[in-house]
Amino acid sequence: MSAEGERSSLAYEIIEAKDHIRLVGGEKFSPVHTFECGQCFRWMPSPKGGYVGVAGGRAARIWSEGEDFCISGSAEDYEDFWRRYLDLDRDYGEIASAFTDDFTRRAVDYGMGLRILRQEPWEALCSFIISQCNNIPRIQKIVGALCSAYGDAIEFEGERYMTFPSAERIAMLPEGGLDMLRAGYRAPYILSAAREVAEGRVDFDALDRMATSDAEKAIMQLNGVGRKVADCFLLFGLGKLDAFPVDTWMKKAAPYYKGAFDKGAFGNFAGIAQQYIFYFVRSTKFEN
DNA sequence: GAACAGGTGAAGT
DNA sequence: ACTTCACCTGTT
Repeated sequence: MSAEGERSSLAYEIIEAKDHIRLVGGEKFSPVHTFECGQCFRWMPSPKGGYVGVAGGRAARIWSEGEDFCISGSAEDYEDFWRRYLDLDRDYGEIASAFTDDFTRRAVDYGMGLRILRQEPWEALCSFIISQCNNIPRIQKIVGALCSAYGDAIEFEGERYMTFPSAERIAMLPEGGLDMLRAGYRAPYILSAAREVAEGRVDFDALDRMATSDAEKAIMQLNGVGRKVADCFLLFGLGKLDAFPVDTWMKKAAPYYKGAFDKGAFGNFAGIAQQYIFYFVRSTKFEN
């Protein structure tokens, strides 16, 4: 394994079909666990099977077929975007083998096939500002309304989808431009964050180059962005896999970790451990 | 109606 | 450094 936790032997065999590709062999990828584990808010189950989502200004459908999985579009679309977005070059088995305590191993077994999506920085920041003290259905509703109002329409499989609006688009809104979201006290946080990004005072490329703890301090300067939202942004928006968000769900698991988490004990991929634990706690009756 | 939901920030010990 | 509370809104 290289320093990045990647290994070329993981590569999937790509079988091209008319309107999709099938990825065979390699490490398990679970659409359900990846899209339902709570890291994203815009991938929805499709009546045609699998999940449909929009990222990078394009849409896709991703579904399981036996041990394999499929992604709509061409092999070129995959190489250009989805391969990186889905984090398919990383050896999760190797990384998870370092999580040796009993509770984390149960969580890893439960979430097998989950990947940390490489979401766009602004979408992640904005989405997790909205998430604070909110429940999943309402987060999805507000994020969806934001995209419907200010995103760009794209067509996919004969249906209309909306992209996530840019920070620049939101920054130009007049006062009250977000009222229809019913986002409550989060609305001014969204507006001010959008302005900071649009006017260059928050520079995602610069944050990406910084050490995680420094980037965390920097993004926490934004109004309405505390430690938890900052850590979600770093993990899901910048791919800083050592970021370790702790929320109310994670706190439920704290008794299994001597009462408090030591993120250092999980090493450079603490964020991956976090996501397994979060998903396990949120989705199961884990206590026994 | 009260309590709560994937927090934050300010003000109080 | 730790605790408490208000903050919008929708749901139970």
